[in-house]
Amino acid sequence: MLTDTSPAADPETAPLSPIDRGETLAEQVYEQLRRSLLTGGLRSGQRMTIRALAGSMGVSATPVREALGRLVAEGALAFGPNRTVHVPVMTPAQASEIYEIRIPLEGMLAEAASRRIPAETLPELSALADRHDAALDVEDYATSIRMVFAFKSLLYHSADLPIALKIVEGLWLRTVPHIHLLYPAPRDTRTGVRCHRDAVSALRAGDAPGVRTAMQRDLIEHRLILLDVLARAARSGG
Amino acid sequence: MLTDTSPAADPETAPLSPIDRGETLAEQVYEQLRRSLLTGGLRSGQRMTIRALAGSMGVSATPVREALGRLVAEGALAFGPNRTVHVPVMTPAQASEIYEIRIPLEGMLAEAASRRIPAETLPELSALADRHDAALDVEDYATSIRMVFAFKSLLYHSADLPIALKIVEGLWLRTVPHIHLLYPAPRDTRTGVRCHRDAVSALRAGDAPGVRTAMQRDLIEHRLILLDVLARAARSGG
DNA sequence: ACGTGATATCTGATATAACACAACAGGCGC
DNA sequence: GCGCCTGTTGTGTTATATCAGATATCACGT
Repeated sequence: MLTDTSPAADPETAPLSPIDRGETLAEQVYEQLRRSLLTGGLRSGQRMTIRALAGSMGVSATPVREALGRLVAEGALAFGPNRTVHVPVMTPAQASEIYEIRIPLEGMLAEAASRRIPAETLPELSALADRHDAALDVEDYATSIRMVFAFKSLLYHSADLPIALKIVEGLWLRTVPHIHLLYPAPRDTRTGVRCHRDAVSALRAGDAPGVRTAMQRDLIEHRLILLDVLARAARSGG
Repeated sequence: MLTDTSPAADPETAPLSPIDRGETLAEQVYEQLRRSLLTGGLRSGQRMTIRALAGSMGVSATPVREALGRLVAEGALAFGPNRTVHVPVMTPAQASEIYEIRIPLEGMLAEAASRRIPAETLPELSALADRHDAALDVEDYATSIRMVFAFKSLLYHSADLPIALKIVEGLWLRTVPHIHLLYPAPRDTRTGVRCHRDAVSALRAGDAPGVRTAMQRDLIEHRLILLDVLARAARSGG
């Protein structure tokens, strides 16, 4: 039954208490799948079964099932015909909508972050932009993807807007499995680096709206490229 | 517990909720809890246990556990000390962030909906606004809350932006358990009705930006009131 | 009477087994 | 040879038992 007791207590969002040291197996499976998704280890269309994942991770079906259900709920994975789970394939409409959401939210995060970020974080951000640049020079696209999201993650964490950050990270999960589609066309991939450098410059100048527009410009360009690639893939695929 | 009695034979043993087979039990439990949250049936601070919910719904622990985990993942519920689950208490910072996200997203949904909504839906929207008004007249706040979200749901569904809609619905789940805090002060609750009427008028006029600003004005006023109430509750509670 | 410790109980987490449904393969009849 | 039917397999789903941790309770000793 629903016991109604002590509504005045503050049970959640303890800012400094991650006493959950006993991380649940389900959460570990979730984090591992999430990391695989974010680092490009899983590509759109790939299918997976509960028992196979459980076997390869050395756990039983229950925690795997819970992790998969959570990822399906956030749209990072999807149910197939027989309720099998696979990495979803993005339609142009979904890509457009995702960027339409990311542009205001990442703008909000960028602007808020630029007002609160500590000065000692700026060299780290600059280093991440450099490493992204270096990865692109040797056509190491996997590292390049990781650097893009490491940069964004570091910047946005300073915004101290955890709800918006979680939403945006969920949208990244849907986007990353398709990013490899962008990489045969290296002419455009430089824009990310340029926008990241612009953002760092604006951060150094204390120009919060400038940081916002720099990050948003990156998204707008990415949206154009991705929509173009998806439309071409849809034409050739169907 | 279900194994003793045939599920279809004895309908009177179900204490609270009839669970029809059809979709998975976990999803039905999820939907029922979600509906309870959205209709104000659960209030912030309320604690719940897996076994108690499972017993009152006539299912085993597994689907309840999955539903609770999903709701915790989207922030609608939260883990307590012993990983017990409860309805989270919103802090002023969280309330501010949630509205900061809802304003651009619901604005996007409202404007997109106003460009695609079929004309025959307008009377339904108007009727929902009227029923909200009537509910407030008799101080039936539970119905009033339902009408607010029925109106928004009907309007935003026409936007055909399912990802944004899902995000916004997740934010509603976090907001509604605190809305009862607003209702001892009836002077302000009229703004929702006024803004809904403004939105319908703008819809009839084909003024998409007007619809956006009407819905956003509602959110801005609600944010002010809720922040005020939360700050007062925080002062008196701690 | 109070404190301390052991125990009983309650909690979620996990593994396992049984179940239901769908897909596929192979055999049987035509 | 072709089509249908059936059994087998593989899938997710769910119930259940057991485990581990935390908490509350109560008895015992001081």
